[in-house]
Amino acid sequence: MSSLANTKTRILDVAERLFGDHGFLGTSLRDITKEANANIASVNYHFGSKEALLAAVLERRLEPINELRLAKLDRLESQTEDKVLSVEDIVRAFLEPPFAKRKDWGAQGTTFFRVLGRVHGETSQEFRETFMQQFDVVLQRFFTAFQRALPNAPSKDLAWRMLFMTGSMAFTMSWGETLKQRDENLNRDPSEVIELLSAYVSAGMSATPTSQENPKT
Amino acid sequence: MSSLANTKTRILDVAERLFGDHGFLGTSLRDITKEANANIASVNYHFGSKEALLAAVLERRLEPINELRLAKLDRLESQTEDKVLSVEDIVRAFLEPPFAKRKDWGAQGTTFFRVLGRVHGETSQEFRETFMQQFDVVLQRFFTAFQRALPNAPSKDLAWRMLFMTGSMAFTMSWGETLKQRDENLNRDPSEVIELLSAYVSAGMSATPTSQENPKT
DNA sequence: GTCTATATGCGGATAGAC
DNA sequence: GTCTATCCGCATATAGAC
Repeated sequence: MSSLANTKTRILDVAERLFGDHGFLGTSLRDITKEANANIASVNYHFGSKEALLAAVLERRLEPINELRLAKLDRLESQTEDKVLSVEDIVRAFLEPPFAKRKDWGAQGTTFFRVLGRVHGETSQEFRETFMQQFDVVLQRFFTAFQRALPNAPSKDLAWRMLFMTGSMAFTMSWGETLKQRDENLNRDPSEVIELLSAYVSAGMSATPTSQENPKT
Repeated sequence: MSSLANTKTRILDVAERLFGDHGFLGTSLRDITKEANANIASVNYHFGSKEALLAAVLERRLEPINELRLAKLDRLESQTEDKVLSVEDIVRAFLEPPFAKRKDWGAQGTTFFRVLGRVHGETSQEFRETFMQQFDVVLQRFFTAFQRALPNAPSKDLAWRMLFMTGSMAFTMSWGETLKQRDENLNRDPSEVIELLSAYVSAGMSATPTSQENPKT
């Protein structure tokens, strides 16, 4: 439990929850330290600043997710001779890790994805630059895998489709919980949702290219 | 130009831009009134509160977008006998209006969509409830249209796919501009993007259902 | 409708004792 | 590592003159 962990971890846990519920700017260090039973000065002692605390909250969860994505892709590619995978395998290697980790992490995991959905709106341009660098390696690896799987799709199509894929996933993770309460049809088990999402994204990624072009430009 | 319009409109324009650039909580009324050449007290005089100002910013753009969506759907349905449309027609009726309006509105329009992407993270639960009610009629009409076009897809599949569709669109509109600067492949004209997005979403919406079920449950 | 002045409170960060 | 006390600035909102 949170209350038994050390101060640094308690701050991380509480910050994650409050950032998820009220946003980064909507949460004060006083709110966080009060709930974490920590002193107001401890955030600066342990993390340096409020923004650095947010970075720590993000990194703690994103690192294992991206590691798992790359591990799955490595494993799939090692099982083939030419590294040509099916679109659905690639899509699942990208989409399943966040869902799997969220399940591992329980309620804290659910909150984390609401934090993620808010990064764009509430942080400085420099912060977002640093933040996105965490994804550069992952996106590059998956881009290459998609290029091999869809040799007839122009690079620009693939790049945009990866953005659409990320959007479907991110929106699902940040709005999904909120919207479940408004629509009976959305009230499903997470294991069903990942199936629905994988089917949708795989079909979208495999759509007929909008134009013909050498994919290796 | 903004500088020639009346105070109320100038405040709306500046608020839209600053909310888009720095977020709702990251923008102060002082920032807004300073740039709009208006007095700090004028926001409360014209709108009542900061949150009411945000609501006005959102409504000014969302109303014509949703009106256009419904008009396109009406028009398509009036051209058929049984109101059964193609998936791509429905998808385009949903996706094209925001892109078309953004084009009409120029730079102000581009900013607006960044505001939209931030609503979830920076407002109260009650505010979001009211906000989402603006979409209830639209989503219900499009849901019915998709049910007719895809009679074999279970209702739960369609509801989630509409969420995925909205996610692809919302993510594209809020992150697209930022990411264009980081990846050459993403640097495309908006008219190309809507084509790429429509193709992707249409394929996703038409994906093979994950299970068989009576769609009219 | 627009202005100045002000009420009132919360924000992040830090100094320095323990 | 943790605490108290405090610095200093900015926030929204409003009262009341013009």
